[in-house]
Amino acid sequence: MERQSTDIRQEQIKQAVIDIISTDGLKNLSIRNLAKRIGMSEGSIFRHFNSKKDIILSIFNDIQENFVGALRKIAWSVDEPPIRLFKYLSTTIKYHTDNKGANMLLFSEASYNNDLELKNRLQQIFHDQKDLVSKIILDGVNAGIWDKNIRIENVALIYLGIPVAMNMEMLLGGKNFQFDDFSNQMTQLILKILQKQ
Amino acid sequence: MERQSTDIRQEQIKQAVIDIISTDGLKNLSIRNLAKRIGMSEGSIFRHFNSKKDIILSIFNDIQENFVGALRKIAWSVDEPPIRLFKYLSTTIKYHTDNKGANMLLFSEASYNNDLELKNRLQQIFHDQKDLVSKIILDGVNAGIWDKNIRIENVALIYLGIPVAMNMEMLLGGKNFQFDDFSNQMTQLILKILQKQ
DNA sequence: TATCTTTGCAAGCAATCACTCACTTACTTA
DNA sequence: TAAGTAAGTGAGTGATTGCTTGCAAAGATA
Repeated sequence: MERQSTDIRQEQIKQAVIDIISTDGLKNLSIRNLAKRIGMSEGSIFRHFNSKKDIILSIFNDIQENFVGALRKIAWSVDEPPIRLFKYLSTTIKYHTDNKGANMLLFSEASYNNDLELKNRLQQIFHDQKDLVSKIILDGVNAGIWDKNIRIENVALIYLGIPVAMNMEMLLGGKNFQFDDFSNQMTQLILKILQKQ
Repeated sequence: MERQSTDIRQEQIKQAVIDIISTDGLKNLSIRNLAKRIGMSEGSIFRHFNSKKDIILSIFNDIQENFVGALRKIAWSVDEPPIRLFKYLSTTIKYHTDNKGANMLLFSEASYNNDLELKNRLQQIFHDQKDLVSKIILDGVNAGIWDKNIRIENVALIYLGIPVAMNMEMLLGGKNFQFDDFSNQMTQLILKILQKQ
């Protein structure tokens, strides 16, 4: 196989991980299969990553930068809180449907190996998502739009449960969601929780 | 090791599976470790189950009978719908906190192996939970207590997301929930979604 | 051109996996 | 008591795992 820079190979390897997970399942995510899918030797994989775990960690970093980064932009934008809430949920749902639940399976990978570093990294990703949606809610409460008596952490947990439950349905049942309709309906339900009594 | 009937051994083996999962993680759930934990030989495990997969399937059956069975009783009881909703959620949350998220990890096991039979069995368990909570909601709507314009399937998905998100927090962060408080607060939020406008 | 670094490869490593097999031993039943 | 069956054992199976190693060759730098 022709020579390529580590940068390019790292991207290829990470893409192959996502491909294998979503087509063949986590069980088939071995270095051997990874090398076969890309068309390079097993030894070469370790030229570009020190270990299998490092590959997963690098993917977690991508998720943090791209996905959580996009959510952060929405949460800190100047839109009205209800608009931000809708965009936030839409972005989340679109992200998960686009990835066909593969990112959710990385949660399985982390808990499968019971690795502290992987789990901490994943926890941070979930924590950031909750934190950012909490900021939107708090802005709405402070603006006098939403009920100031609700407990924001509870609403944030309910919010987080939506994409997670959706992912489980996709993984188990192959169900596909119409993400624009679905985002709208879910936003309405969250808005109802937030409305003043 | 002294002789025991298959019935007793099967229970021991299934209990050891839950133990290993919650203490050492899925990765260490091997027949070797299973045999070691019980104090019997590897070969003996296969006297009582035909395969490792059969052990997991048997645990799924237990969950269906015990946990989902308890939920079914609540959903079909004569209590008022709001009371049933609270009992339903409480039972769910207590079940998951008692099991320390181990049952949630069986979801990881099923998706890890990408096995159709395991996934179908798990899907049925989740489907039944949604179905039963949908029944409670429908009863409340028909009784004129709750908003007849809400889409029940959406509320059911949000409901399902609560224990799932809670489990993830427990698994990743070791966070422990005060289940009676938590059940109460979550029920209030769901009730707010259901209330008439 | 000469040197040095980076990339790639094939073979092989020890460890682990689910599971089998031949055989022994305990219990039940005729 | 004799025969049949159920439960336990431990060595062994081939397959797979993540990863290493020695060496060749391509590219970059001097």
